[in-house]
Amino acid sequence: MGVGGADLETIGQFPLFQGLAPDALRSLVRGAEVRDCAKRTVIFEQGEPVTHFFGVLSGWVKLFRLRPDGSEVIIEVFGPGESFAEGAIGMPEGYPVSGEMVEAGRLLAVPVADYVERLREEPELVVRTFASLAVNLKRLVSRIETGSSLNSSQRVGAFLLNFCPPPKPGATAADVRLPYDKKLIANRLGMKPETFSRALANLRKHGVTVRGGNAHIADLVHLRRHVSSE
Amino acid sequence: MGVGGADLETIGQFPLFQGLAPDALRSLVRGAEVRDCAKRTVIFEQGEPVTHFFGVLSGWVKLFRLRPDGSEVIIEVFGPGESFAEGAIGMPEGYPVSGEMVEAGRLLAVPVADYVERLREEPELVVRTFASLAVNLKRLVSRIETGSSLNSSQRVGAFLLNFCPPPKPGATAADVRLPYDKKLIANRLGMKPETFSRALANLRKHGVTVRGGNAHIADLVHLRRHVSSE
DNA sequence: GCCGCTCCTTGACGGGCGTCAAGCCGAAGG
DNA sequence: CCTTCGGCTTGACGCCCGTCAAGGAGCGGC
Repeated sequence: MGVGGADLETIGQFPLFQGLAPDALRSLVRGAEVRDCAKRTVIFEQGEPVTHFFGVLSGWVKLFRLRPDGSEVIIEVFGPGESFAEGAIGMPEGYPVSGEMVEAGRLLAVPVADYVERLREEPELVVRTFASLAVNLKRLVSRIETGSSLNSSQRVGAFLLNFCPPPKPGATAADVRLPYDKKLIANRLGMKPETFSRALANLRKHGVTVRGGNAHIADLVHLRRHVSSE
Repeated sequence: MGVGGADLETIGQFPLFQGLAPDALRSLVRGAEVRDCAKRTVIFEQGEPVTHFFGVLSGWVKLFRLRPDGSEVIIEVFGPGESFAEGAIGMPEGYPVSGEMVEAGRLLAVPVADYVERLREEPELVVRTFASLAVNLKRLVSRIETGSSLNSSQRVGAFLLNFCPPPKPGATAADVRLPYDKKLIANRLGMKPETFSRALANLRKHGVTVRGGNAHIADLVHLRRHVSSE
């Protein structure tokens, strides 16, 4: 229980908590805890009662649904600075997805019971929470759109572009570090690993080269054009 | 401006407002208005500043994204008793989708500025709003899952089952009225009209018959089995 | 260094769905 | 009653992607 000072500073940078008065922030994390999680740690399982929501201090988390046949459908993957499962506040039936670490890291776990209390007292927190929910909502919408209107190589291209650190104005090329397994990326993009591999091979025609976990985009404009239509 | 008594009663039944104190409800709708909307009325457009969110008193609304090539991707369709675009509260960049009537009806339009004020004063309303957001969030999640793991005839089957009025215990068959154009259903399910048509034809093997806008499911269990695996 | 492992890539093949095109059917209107 | 029109259905065909299977490529262990 309790949160150390170094973590506290990081937490203050979260979009969810940014601009919150220091006192508010402190009272907020009083009931929260920071967890060290190894790869493959299960965070919560689909259907479990909702006790916490989370912020990612480091590492990567996947949210997924388990199909009757045992296969997983990745709904979303979250990394440092992002929060997830705030949307589960207000789901009496439990988490709609399962959550699991895909790269070891540290999580901030915020008990929802406490949090709802804070919401009563801090209207500003309500606003921030809505904003954070909105971000995740938009990601889902965008996922639905791309998933049903782009082919595999366009989806991979869009994924790479999303991961580019905000390109310096004037920069024409970029390097992207793939943050986790290609198999996971494939699933996240709604395709099989083989298809993902072929999509990458296909993107070579558009100036994308991959070695190990590092991708190089030679021409951002070219890739963007390929992604956003034909 | 202002909301009539008959509508007020309907509005009190909304999941979003259910169980709210009558006073709270009245003050809530004070700034709201009821709009009569013809088919194809544009409710808001992608990117417009967020001024209202909505409840459906009658009729049907589609939310969709416009692709660069002019095609539409249906994100969700809402009908009587449902509310939509609450999630856009907290999106300073504007609505992430466009909204349009697909069947004429009446909408409750709630100004978000007022609403955020009410949220400050009514902690109960905060909770209810979270719950309502949670419902729409789960629909998106479920859409992503089915969209990326079921084939067309399974998706159509799932759609029909979703539309069955809660089957009386013991009932083995059911009738479903298709609430809007088949073309729209097809898009909503992420497929082309031709594929939808073929999927329906395919479902005849599983006891589903369609005449005009009415579908008959001869054996609910059989259909459910077909949907949830193979 | 050699083995075994896992992850990734590449090939061959088949099926599902999109595309193009024609035909059907019910509704509206003269 | 006949015509026209739009929405729906059905057929033919091709492509994209999933499946199955066989290699690399990197890596840790002995």
